[in-house]
Amino acid sequence: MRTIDTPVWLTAEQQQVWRTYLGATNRVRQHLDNELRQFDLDLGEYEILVRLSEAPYRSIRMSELADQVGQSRSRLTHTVTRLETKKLLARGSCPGDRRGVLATLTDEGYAFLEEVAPYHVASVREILVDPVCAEDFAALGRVMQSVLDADLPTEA
Amino acid sequence: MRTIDTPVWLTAEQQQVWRTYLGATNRVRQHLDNELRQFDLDLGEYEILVRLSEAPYRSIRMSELADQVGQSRSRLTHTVTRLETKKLLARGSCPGDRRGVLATLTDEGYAFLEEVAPYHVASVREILVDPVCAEDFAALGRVMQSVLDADLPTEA
DNA sequence: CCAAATAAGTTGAACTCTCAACTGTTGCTG
DNA sequence: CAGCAACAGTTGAGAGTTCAACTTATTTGG
Repeated sequence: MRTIDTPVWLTAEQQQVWRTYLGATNRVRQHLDNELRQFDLDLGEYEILVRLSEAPYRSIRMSELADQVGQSRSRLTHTVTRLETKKLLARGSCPGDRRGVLATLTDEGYAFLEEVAPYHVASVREILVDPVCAEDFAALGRVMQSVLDADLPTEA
Repeated sequence: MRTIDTPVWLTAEQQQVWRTYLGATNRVRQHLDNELRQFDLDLGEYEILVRLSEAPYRSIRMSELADQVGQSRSRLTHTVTRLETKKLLARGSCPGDRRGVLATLTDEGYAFLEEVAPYHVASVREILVDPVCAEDFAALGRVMQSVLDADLPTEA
């Protein structure tokens, strides 16, 4: 939505930041996926395992999990099916709501995550934490929080 | 790579920033893709058109274009094939190097881009520019530039 | 307390992306 | 200048994602 006063274009500086943003976020994702590849995982799968590992009973409902990792329900269904085949997690029924499905990290999945995590954390450091000075890193946190907090005109 | 002195885990603050980063970058991408969807484009395709529109003769070599938009050559081939089918761009041969292929934005592609761009820019504003204060936005630029500049141990 | 609306999750087909193999071209090196 | 390595781009198969349709269960409201 544009009102009469909002300019159509970005300033040169804004555009510069925006392009850098595109390139850098791309690079971050590629680096992490690359490093996770030796474990036959991608970032999306890794996030699922992490969320489960932190949850009570290492279990989360499908739709709640989908929200947490920002994936569509359909995509989560497919991905969870794959991870289930690898025995990293299991599906169960959801107490109190027979529609629900509970995804649970297996012991094997937990052990696997313990193995992978240090490498992943190292990748995050390499690509995002180490290259950035402390003040700017804090600012990054604020920026990203603002993005999450913003309620968009279009979806209101 | 970890040396003896780098800690395995992130601090609570670092982890907080990291998670916020994951959620927010996800949201940004989803918002932009969502808004571009009404034009039957995704962000990757849009970027291709923009780069071409800015280049001399509205033309760029495939491999150069792949670098600019951060896509693999293979992916670019497929995407360009699709965009070519839509008549938004055309392939030509590359003067001076018979291996090369030159992608060129058609007039139709240019006109289409002119139509789409204002909506896209508005989306970028909504999701990233407007919610963030000026200083933090500048810091975001520095952060992203650092990520691009960082040379990674693993790829050295 | 029943009917309709909403919610949770899955399914399969169409589409996109990845990966490795392949063709043709250019550059290098002895 | 012959031979070989590296480069540019494409291809097709396999893997992953999206989208809309569908099933089953819960909630809502008349």
